[in-house]
Amino acid sequence: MPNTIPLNQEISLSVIKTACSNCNLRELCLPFGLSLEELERLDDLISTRRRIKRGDHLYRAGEPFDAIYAIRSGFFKTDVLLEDGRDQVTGFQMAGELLGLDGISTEHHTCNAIALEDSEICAIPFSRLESLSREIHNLQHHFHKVMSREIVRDHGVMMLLGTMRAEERLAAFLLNLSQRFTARGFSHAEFYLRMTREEIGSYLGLKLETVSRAFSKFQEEGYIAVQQKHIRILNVSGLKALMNHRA
Amino acid sequence: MPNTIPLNQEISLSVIKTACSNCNLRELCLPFGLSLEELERLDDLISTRRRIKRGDHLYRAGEPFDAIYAIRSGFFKTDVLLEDGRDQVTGFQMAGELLGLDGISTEHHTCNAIALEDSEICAIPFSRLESLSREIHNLQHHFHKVMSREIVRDHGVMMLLGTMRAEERLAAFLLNLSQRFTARGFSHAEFYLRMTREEIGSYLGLKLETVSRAFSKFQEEGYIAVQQKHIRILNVSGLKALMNHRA
DNA sequence: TTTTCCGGTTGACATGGATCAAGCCGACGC
DNA sequence: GCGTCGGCTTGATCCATGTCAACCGGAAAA
Repeated sequence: MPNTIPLNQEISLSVIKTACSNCNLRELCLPFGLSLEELERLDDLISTRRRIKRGDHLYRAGEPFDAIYAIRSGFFKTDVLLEDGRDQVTGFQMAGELLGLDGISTEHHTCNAIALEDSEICAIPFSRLESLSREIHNLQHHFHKVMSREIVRDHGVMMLLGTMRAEERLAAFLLNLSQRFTARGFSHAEFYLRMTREEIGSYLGLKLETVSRAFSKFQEEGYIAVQQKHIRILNVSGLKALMNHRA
Repeated sequence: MPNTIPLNQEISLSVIKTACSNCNLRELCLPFGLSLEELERLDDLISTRRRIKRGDHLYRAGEPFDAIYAIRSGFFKTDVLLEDGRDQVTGFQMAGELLGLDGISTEHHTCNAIALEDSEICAIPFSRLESLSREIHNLQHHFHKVMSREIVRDHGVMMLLGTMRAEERLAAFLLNLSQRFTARGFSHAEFYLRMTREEIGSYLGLKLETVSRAFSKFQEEGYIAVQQKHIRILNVSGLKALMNHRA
């Protein structure tokens, strides 16, 4: 299991009580750049840690918003539904990333967040986060950066959906996953996909058959080895070249 | 000229000095929900008003970020460029909307902002906005809402690019423009497009010919009347129906 | 062990939109 | 007034991806 976050083995009171200050994701997640003392104040704010089983919703579109969620372990997707039944996966989120930022705008969630494997999240009451970030400049600034990063990420997806062809999209997707796994200390070259071909397709604006064919093509070309959801990347620069090739 | 923001005729010192407190966009823009006193503090923060001529850049991808911009009058597009020359319009912005939020994340702008007509913007130094929003809760909260709204908007575009067909995309685009013009007190049924068919196409992930054909089709069906960039919407529900029709 | 089912792969064919190409129209310079 | 040019429209053809369908294989249920 190359990409399962190793949970703390020694379950002690202190582990349960303190949230951020000894979380191994603190360099990726909201606490980034905070001092020890600031970190402890953030700890107080994390009201709940909650387990979400694979397939369960963390929240649904339309529900009132009052907290954002940090993923402590596991893997999620977010999707948006149209009345006519069409849906679009808007993102895949992994440990250290935040969920629920879309809800701030209307005070209701605007998408569904669904666990793709058994996961654990930290709920961060939003009004308390706002109060605390009025006091801790670093927290305020970092939170703004996280929101902005989400906007930039979305622009990347728009670029992908608007101008790239099928194989470029899948290559970009794999490279992005690889890079995010690397940032979490996992192999950049070998990982398990948590989502189905259909979910990948929905995210990339493609049908599952097209995704499947692109995987096969990449394998033929020797860029990757695919075995169901187990992916090994054999030729990173090959994938990268594929993306920039087309004029 | 149905959609030109009427500028204050009496150019007086006070008009030049005070920015937000007598701006007719204050209900749309950043000052939303602030008290008179808070508004005056926000005024102090607006360092510059600047005119941008049609075709000029407000900022370019890669430039250091230090301010966000509120559009006082005019019309902009933002776009992202890939190394291989492909580009994607990521949005069209009109009076009362904010530009530059993408730059917070890396402290560099990640897209280009270009005026599509002679425009006027208010520069809001970001670090000062952060300070002030530590003091004015309403400002902090509203700013968070604005960022979140941008994320939600981007999800809408992803939906559009990922699951809709050409005519649905254009219908969604026209209805969105119409709704935004309405919010600014203009006719919801009649407006001038500030962008070319090519720019619309780039935004919608289509080629300009496809956009043009879709316009013609809508006209044939009696949904709209098109005359170059002058659009009249004749049948709103027809356009709406077009969007939800397909399973 | 056998059956069922779900996710995935692969093939044959259909089609929406891209591409290529010609021509139109209004704005602008000469 | 005339030529040029950019933005737009329209037609003919092409092709990437969608659609439909068959089949496979592993996992869970029987």
